[in-house]
Amino acid sequence: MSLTDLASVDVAVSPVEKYREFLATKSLRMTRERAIIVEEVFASHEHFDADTLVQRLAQRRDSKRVSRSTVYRSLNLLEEAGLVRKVARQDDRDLYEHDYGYPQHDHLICQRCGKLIEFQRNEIAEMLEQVAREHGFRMESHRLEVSGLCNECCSPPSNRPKKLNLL
Amino acid sequence: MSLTDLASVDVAVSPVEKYREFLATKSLRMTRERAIIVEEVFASHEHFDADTLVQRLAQRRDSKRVSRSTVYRSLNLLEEAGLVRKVARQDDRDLYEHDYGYPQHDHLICQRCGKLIEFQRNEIAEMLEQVAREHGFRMESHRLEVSGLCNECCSPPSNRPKKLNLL
DNA sequence: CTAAGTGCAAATGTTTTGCAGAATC
DNA sequence: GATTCTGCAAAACATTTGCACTTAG
Repeated sequence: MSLTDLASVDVAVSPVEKYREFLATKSLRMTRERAIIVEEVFASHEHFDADTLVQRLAQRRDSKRVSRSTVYRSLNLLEEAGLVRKVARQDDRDLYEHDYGYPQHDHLICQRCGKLIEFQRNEIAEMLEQVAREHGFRMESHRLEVSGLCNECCSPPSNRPKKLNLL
Repeated sequence: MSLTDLASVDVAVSPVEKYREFLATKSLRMTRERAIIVEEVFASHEHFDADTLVQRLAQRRDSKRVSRSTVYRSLNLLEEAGLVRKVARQDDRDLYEHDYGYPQHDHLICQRCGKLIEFQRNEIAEMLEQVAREHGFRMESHRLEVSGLCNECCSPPSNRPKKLNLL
């Protein structure tokens, strides 16, 4: 009876639907802006931050532009709704990822190039459940960030000066 | 040959000494301010943030006051030196803890009262080592935050309205 | 002496917020 | 039609930084 064995999970309702339901329970409204934002957020599985999302939204040829404030407000709502979650902090910005229709997992984070590598180890959550139990703690969630150097960033010992990733 | 089995570790050199060594390797200087700061940081095992430290320093009857800028600058140095590390983020501030003379551990963080409970599970680091190996990733460190409700904050089901912790 | 450190005040950069007009239910 | 939203500009806030003066080595 494992929770999830595959890379993606079949979802009963679409993110938009789930969002609508959540909003309803809070007597909040499904506006054009909110719809556009969920859609854009779930258009790609990449990790993203608020600013990236703003830019992606700006490139859409939708009817209207969505303001930065609304993006921030929506991210908070989406997080509350359980559709999205903060993965980590990078360069002082919060990084988000899908938390719906996607199995529980954690990340290896490359300190040099910033790449995020996902991995899954059910034993971790199990172990944490036990730790929590021992402390009379009701676990809601966990965040595990493993920092270090990814394959590409630590392999070239000093062959040729690695191509810079700056410009 | 386990790394650490006890709640605290015997340390060869004092934090101040280790700091001095670190500074030396970087051609940096041990100033009065830096000395006061390490001392204050290691005067208590509590978790702390920059502001708390500034206040603690302000209460010392030392010769001179240490400026907020210097505290921030020093925290970064102490982190580089491996004396201190960021544990988590709370209310938009970075939380620090000792990373020297203290065994590897992780935290349960109460979402309501903010309490941090430390725990240790060597299996976690071992498991992560293996995951890293599988991905050709060179692990440097990890941060694991488990959020939820601590014993006190989740026990009173609704007996009496829990005393608020706000004022 | 010279390079490095400090305090101050101002800057930074992300995220939040007050408000007036716009839109949903 | 009332309540909730949005966009804008301004605010908030933790942290960083430029600069002139001090100080360690």
